Amino acid sequence: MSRIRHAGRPAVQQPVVVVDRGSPVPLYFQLAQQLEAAIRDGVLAPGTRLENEVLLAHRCGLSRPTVRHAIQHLVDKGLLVRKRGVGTQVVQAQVRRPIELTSLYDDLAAAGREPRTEVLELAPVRPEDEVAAELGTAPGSDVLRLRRIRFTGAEPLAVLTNYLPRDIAAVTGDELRRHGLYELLRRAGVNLRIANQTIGARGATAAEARLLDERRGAPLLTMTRTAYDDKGRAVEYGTHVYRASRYSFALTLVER
Amino acid sequence: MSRIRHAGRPAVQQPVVVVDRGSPVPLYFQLAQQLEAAIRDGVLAPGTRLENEVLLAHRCGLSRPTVRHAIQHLVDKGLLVRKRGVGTQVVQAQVRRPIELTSLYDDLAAAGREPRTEVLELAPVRPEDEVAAELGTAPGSDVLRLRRIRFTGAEPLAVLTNYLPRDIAAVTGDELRRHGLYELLRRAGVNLRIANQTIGARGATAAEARLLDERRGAPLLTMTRTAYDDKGRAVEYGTHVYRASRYSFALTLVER
DNA sequence: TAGTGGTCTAGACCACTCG
DNA sequence: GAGTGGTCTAGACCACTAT
Repeated sequence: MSRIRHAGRPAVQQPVVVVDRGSPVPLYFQLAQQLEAAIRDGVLAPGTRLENEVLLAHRCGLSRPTVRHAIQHLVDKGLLVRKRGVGTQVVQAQVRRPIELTSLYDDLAAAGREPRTEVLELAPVRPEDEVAAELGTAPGSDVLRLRRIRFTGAEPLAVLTNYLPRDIAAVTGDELRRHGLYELLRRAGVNLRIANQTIGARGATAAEARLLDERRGAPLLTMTRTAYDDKGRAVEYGTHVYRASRYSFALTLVER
Repeated sequence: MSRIRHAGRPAVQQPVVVVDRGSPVPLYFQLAQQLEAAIRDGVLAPGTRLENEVLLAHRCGLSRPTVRHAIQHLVDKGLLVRKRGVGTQVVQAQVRRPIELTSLYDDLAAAGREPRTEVLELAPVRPEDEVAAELGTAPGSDVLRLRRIRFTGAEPLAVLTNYLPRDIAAVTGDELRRHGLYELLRRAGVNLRIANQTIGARGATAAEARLLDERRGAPLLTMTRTAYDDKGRAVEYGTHVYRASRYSFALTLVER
């Protein structure tokens, strides 16, 4: 006797999972990594239904809470979808990497687009009121202002203006040419945790047009960001303008 | 004898928490709601340190995993920051509501900005290849095209173009004038789960300029989105263009 | 060294979905 | 009614941080 396969009920797939209890990597994370790899490699095709949590736990030699932790991790990432009374499925959608707390430099480098940086300014200045308010610096105190142009190959891509409290980190022009700002902050022991961003658009000013090889009034994508570290201090405020013809933001939203 | 307050070590605050075990609301969620309310009301000021998890669990009459679940929920929302060996603090940053799987209509209504909708088109069409590919519809089959202008008060704000598979939902022009598309989909039993978005900018075409009361070439903010339901089906594809002078996207990033 | 969050277990009962 | 995920408990041990 063969079992009837119900229509519309996707097949249950059982990828091989092996956890290493001697590893310093948490068990839930090992499981999540292996499931994610199976999904990205197509072993678990979109729409595939996973085993239920109890069975999966037993087969992996893990407790159910640990398995749930792993699955929740992938649900948060947008790779799996759970429904009570139904089961867990691999999503159909191709998931993009969400906007993260990485700098443009890191993003470009990761995409293999050879970022290059030209430093226009690196000097302490008396901040405008808006900047001082965002950074929460004492009245009358200076902040570090940083203006850069970011290129990919020979093409200018963006003008980046950033402000840092002076006690956060000492950065040099040479370092800025070779690394992203966020990487330099991390090396200086700054743990970024939260950032508020606003994304908008406007026409290029004459100065921006000159720097970006565009016409005055050309549409630019703007991003303004204030970033905070793990102690809640504001550690960076910046305004970036991107050539709309060369750049856009991609993100994946997951309903919680 | 008074205790020494260590410099840089924020005070520990203990808000009153009462959970109702008879409520259908999960205990972890009740706790999270009360902590969130205390934070938003200023009872728990930015930078305040929470009690440790074991004490908080004991004081609330809950187990530690349940308390952890509540705290993790608020960490994910960007309201709290945890650090091993240190503790849990209220973030300094003012947290914005992130971009969610809500429609522009819902967003404007929530902000009290009186959205109004004009329906330009609501008809089945043979989709372009790109649209058919995003929606995964069968070759040769029609999809519903939907074009609307969204106003706040008397000001045009955005032109919205959306495509729906024809079997997803039956929407009428009258419903579209009074509700957001996503609300109508939810009412039709569609559970939105994941969306891929791209945000960019470009200059207005002549037709867009006329509809939006802007000049040709004026900077517009663009958002293209494909949304998927809880079964992984693509249920909506849309391109929205916003007047950059009147609209921007605000979001909060949380490092995981 | 003391205190914190991070991980993990082995159960239990409940709510929801579907045939 | 059978199967699924959602919630919850009462512990345990570990890794990291600060002093």
